[in-house]
Amino acid sequence: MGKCEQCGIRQLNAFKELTKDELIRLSLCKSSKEIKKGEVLFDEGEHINGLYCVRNGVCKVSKMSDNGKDQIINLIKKGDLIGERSLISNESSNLKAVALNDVEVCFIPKEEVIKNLQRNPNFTMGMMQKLALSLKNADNIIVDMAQKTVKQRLAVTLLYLHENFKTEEGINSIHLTREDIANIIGTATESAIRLLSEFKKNNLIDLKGKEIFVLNIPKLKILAEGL
Amino acid sequence: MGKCEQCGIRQLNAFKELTKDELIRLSLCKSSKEIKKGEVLFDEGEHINGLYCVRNGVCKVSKMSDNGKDQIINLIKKGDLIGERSLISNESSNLKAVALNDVEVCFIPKEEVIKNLQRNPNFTMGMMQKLALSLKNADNIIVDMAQKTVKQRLAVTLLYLHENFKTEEGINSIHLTREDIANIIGTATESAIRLLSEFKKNNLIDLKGKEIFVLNIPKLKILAEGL
DNA sequence: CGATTGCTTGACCCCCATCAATCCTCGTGG
DNA sequence: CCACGAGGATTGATGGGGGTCAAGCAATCG
Repeated sequence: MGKCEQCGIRQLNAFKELTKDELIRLSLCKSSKEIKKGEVLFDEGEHINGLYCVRNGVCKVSKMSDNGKDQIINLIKKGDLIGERSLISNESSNLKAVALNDVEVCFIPKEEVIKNLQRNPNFTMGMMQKLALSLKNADNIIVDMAQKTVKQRLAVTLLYLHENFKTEEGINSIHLTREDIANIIGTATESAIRLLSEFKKNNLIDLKGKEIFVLNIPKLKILAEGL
Repeated sequence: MGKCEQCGIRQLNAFKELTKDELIRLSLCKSSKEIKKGEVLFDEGEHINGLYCVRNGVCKVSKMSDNGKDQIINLIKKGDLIGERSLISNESSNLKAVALNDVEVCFIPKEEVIKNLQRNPNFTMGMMQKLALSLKNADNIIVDMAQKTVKQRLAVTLLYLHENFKTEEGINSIHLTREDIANIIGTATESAIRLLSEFKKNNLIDLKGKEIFVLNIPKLKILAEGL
């Protein structure tokens, strides 16, 4: 089991604020976990009782709607924390997290997180800034959902994937299914598929099997923002 | 000018965690402000450099979409804080706040808030919990926007208004226009109006001028959740 | 008392959800 | 090694939801 004080991933989140002593203490109580593709890290309503830190891989974070569809709220990757919201509110989770590929996470028990929040104001401030950023992103998504067409939202999502997950193999290195993509956008799977092939016809993207290649970022941006 | 240590409104937010000394210090640096109906408390892109605490009245909090529509993200009332997100992120505001009726707010300068965050862990925890709650609410709104029909969202909104702003005069004591309601739901004004009169025909609500009376909460709930 | 702002209703039509059928692609077991 | 089954991808057809334009009405205000 690795040691937190030697783990570079903490530079990507609030744990960078911890002192060496605090990191050593963290190493003693944290646990590591491996999750295979498709497995559930935690589900809605579950008491997480701690905080997950993603070391590797990608999870989709979703919430079930009344109509039975899983709306994907977020994609989390290396360095991201998940579970802080429920931890701070002292509630069970309002979200579900599922591995899109093989994922490694560390789990830090709630008591240890709270202890650090009480002792280290810099750590607390880091966590607050993370929450504040999440809130801003959420506000942006609300506006997009409310005001943009499905086509625009697909363009936004493709640009987001391109920005965050692009490899030489395409922008879908995390193996989202068409249904996943539809559940990010908030539309029917068939609609997403139809728009993808329309985008391909217009040479905005290329499709090779399930993989997606962005060909024309500027035009996608124009599409995403207006008519 | 009132004194914070005698102000009961702090019981409604994180300021309840401040000590008497801290409250007295707060009184010395805070300022009060009155905003008339329709006036702008702050706009997108503005540097707020502090935190507002609503003493009275209601503001609509919105964000401009690329298509030029103001999507209403939140309605804030007595006891609510606004500006914390930008303060913590050290950014200019991503939101706009406009008074729906005459509003009184207190303004606390950034430096004073930061000082209290550094010194009083309980206050910090209170602020974090507020952010965490806002985030959960935002997640719920995203799911509703993505997965519910306009009709369902109107039902949700009417129930929300009933829950939070109902008086004997109806549920629209804060004088939202039809356009405002449409901008909460994320639809065209005409669509919102049409659905309101449909709801009236079905005896779910009653309309007297601009005022709205909820007649059948259970049916509205059923409508809001499914078919 | 005009004039601006908000409310309401009608007409039109496109976007998109839904249902259905087919094709493709794997992983599994015979 | 191949057959087959299951889940995913794709395309077609169809109908309704809801966006948009336009016109008329009501209310509020300087």
